[in-house]
Formats: sequence, C-alpha cells, structure tokens
Amino acid sequence: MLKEERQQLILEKLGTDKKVTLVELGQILNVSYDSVRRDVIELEDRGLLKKVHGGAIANSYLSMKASRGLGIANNEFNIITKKAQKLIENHSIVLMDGGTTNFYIAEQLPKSLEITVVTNNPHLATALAEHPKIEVILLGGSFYKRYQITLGNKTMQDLEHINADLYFMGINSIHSQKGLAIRQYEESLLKQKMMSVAKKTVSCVIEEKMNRIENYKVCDVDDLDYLVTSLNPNEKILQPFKGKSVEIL
Amino acid sequence: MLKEERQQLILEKLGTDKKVTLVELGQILNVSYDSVRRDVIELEDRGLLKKVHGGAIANSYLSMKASRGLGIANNEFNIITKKAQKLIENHSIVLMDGGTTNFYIAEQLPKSLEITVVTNNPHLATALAEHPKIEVILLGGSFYKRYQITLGNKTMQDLEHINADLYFMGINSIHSQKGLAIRQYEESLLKQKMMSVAKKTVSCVIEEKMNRIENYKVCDVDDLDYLVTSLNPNEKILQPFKGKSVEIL
DNA sequence: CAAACTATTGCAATTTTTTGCAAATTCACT
DNA sequence: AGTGAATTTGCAAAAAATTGCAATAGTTTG
Repeated sequence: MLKEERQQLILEKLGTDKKVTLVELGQILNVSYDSVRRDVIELEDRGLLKKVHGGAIANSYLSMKASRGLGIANNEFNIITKKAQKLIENHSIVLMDGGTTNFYIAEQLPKSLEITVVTNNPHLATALAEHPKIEVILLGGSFYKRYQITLGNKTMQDLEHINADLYFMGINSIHSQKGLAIRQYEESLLKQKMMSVAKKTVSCVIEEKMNRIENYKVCDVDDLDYLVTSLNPNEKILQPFKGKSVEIL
Repeated sequence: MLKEERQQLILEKLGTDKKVTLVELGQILNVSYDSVRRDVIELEDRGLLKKVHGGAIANSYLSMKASRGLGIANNEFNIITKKAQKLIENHSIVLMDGGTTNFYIAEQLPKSLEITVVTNNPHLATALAEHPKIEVILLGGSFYKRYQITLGNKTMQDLEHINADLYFMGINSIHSQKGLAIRQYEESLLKQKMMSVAKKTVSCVIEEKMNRIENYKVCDVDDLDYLVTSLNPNEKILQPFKGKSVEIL
C-alpha cells in the first residue's frame, strides 16, 4: 500500500467522520501505528488535519467550507454568532484573527453590514468576498501553515497603522484565574498587539475551551471587554467569571 | 513490447484503479522495473499522472478521460509548468501574483524545492501549505475581492522591502507590438512595481492570451526576461516575438 | 551499404526513503 | 499521585530510487 494512498484514505475517513483514532486507522490500513502516526504528522504539517492525542480531527476550515454548502448548522457556534453580531456596529473597523469560531462568525455576518474587517487569516479574507459591503484588509507577513495565518514582525508592524473599534480574539483556552492562553508563543505576542490597537476586545469561546490552560498566556479575563459563550448566564461553569470586569453574554 | 504500448496500459490501469505500484506494473508488462519507472517518469513529465514513492496515482482531472480510453493530449498548463520550473533555482526568492496560470504552477512545484514564495494571492499561500519546504510570505493590503488578491498602497510599500530573484507575472494579454496588458489599472501599477523589485521577470501565457490587447499596459515584451508558452518555438504565432530580447521557452 | 549516432533497455552499485520495533518519556484520566 | 495508553526517539532492516554503464536495436547520414 502506497503512502499517498493511505493518506488519501485518512483524509477521506476524516471527511465523513470528522475524527479518527490511530488504532482505528492502523487496523483499517493494516500497517503499524508508527506509520499511521507519521502520516498524520505529515498531513498536519500541510494543514490538512489537526493531530490530537490518540488520533486526529478534521481541519476546521476545510470541514466548515464543506458543511457550509449542506446547510449544516452547528448549534453552539450559531448561538455565539448571534450574540457576537450585536457587538458589531455599522461602519466600524473590526479586527479578527485566526480560529474556527472567528471564521464562522465572519461567514455569518449579515450581508447588509458595512464594515471594514482587518485580519491575518487568508481564509477569512476569501470567505468575506461573499459580502459585497465589507471591506477586507489583509495583514501581510510570513504565512504559518500549521495555523493558516500570517505572523511575525511584518504583521506586528502592519498593526501599528490600525485603529480598530473591536477585536475578535480567537483563543485556545480560558480560565478565570489563569486568563486566556494559546498554543503558540508568537501568536500570543500578536494577540497582545492586536488588543493594544483595538478600543475593545471580545473573545468568543466554546464550552470545551473553558477552564483549560494552554501554554502561553495572552491576557487576564479582566482585560477583556466582552466574553461571549453559548451558555446560559447562570450556568455554574460561568460563576468564577462573574466577579470580573468583563461583560458576559 | 513497445514503449507507447506500455504507457498506454499504465494509463488505462490507472484510470480504473486510481493507483498502481511499480512492482505490479513490472509483472504485468513483463519488463524490468527500470523501464516501468522510466515510463512513469515520462508520463509524469507530460502531466498525465503523479509519481509517488513505490508507484503512481491518477491525476484527478485527467482520470476521467483516461478511463474512456481516449488518447490524451498533453495538457497546456502542464507543458507550461514544466518549462517554468526549470527557471526556478533552489533557495531563491520567487515573486508570484494572481492568475490561474500562476496558481497552477505553484501547485505543481516539486515537493523537494526549498524556496521562498512572496505573493499577494491568499489562495496561492494556502495552496502552498502542501509544500513543506516552501516558505510563504503574504503581502498585506486591501483585499480586492474580484481578483482575490491584495492591492493598493500597502501592498506597494511591502514590496519595497523585497528583493526577489524571479517574478512570475500573470497577465491578461500579450501582443508583440502593444506589449503585456491587464484589465485593472491598479493591478498594472502593482505589476510594474513587482518587476522593479525582481532581478528577472517571466510571464507564462496560454495560447488564448496571445495577440489580444487588454486595457492597461504593464510593459513591453522586451522588458520581459523569459516568455513561457505551451507552443513549439517555431510556431508562426510566435514569430513576431522572435526579434525581441526576451528568451522564449 | 556502412559508419556514426541516437534511443531504449537491463543490470549493478550506491543512496535515499520508508517502515517497524523497542526503550524511554509524556500524557490523560481516575 | 498513579496507571495504562499514547508519543517520542533512535535504530536497523527492507523497499525503492538514482546513477553510471554497457548491450542492443533503430535511424540518420555520407
């Protein structure tokens, strides 16, 4: 069995199931787990999937683009999107970075909205081509394949010239004491910069990201202006955030 | 067994199975593996399949034709791509802008190539994620939805800091007297800037773009260093370009 | 027609890539 | 904090690719 053949099958399975375990794959493909693991690593480097402990899950951008046409609505994302939209004023300058949640919000923006979106995420830029009234500014810099965003000095410099009204910060984890954190060091710097050039910062987090702690802290919960979740305001998981200065939606 | 006969059989098998291994082919065709391997290399050069370690897999957009048993003409884009690749040296900085031809060339670049690609085309950036050894720099600026590239002052400024070795210029029309032209005024300015920051400029044009005249002239044919076409060098359509200083491939 | 040239093919030696194994480490979950 | 599962790392065997070379067949040229 050819390596490419295996990888193709992995992607196919991932396309239907959204997730696979290495054990599963090893059995189906009838090769050692090591080979499967190496395949998965390779595919991750190409940005075609995301590797997790014990297996892999489908690339969020790819699967979203695929599911968009089918009208498959993800409930949690939809709730968040609805709430987030209320924060966006017409004729404002909105800063958005990478991450699935931001991508989803951008896609669902009303077609009538006249705003300028500044982003370091090319997927978001191309997706917004469908919105005739939204102007898109793409931040330049070196392109990080793994996270599919631009990063680095150039991107930071570009930001100096931006004065945004609102910043949608994508985040990997949020914790009432330890604050908001992310997996990449460089990315955490960029996010801090973005906060500094925006009047207000909002973070939209899905439930699975709450009360986890990722590697690099971006800021404290108190530094946020708004926190958007899909949860009901008096869920117990939200209680630790209540005393903070952040407004919870 | 004739070479042509073998190659025909390889394509047929590939049309039905989508993949073949060299061992398999060597047994069926009853020739040395070396011969099979050379056949596969030849077919890959003509863009009719994709060679991988241990065998070959079908070229998606050609497999349909092949399964119908049609004789497949060489693909115009593939011929151009092969010629264009010869111009790219390892460890060089390559500038590429928008356009289908450039996108295709980028996609087909060998996986082993170690270069830096600078582009104002987000699609190209994400497509190049498949190439682990290629570094991608995305030029920032306002995103021009119609042509899916970034454009404007910011993009121009970003270019000031680039010293590229080679520039692949996408173009809408080429004419021996009227030069190379494009539909958008802003884009023509950008292309001129790109030429000025690259040591050499190459344009890859498909036949339908030859001897037409679009709205905004970018430069004269003489200003190009290389002109890549799918045509045979002594085609009559190429004669008017012969006296020029440009090298025709 | 013969000599020179070219293209094709197979073989052998060398290098590269892939693959599976095992030991040591890290991770996730109770 | 401990325990089993998953991952990482180094390593070695196997498979495949590359290269140079020589033999053969086919083509061109004088």
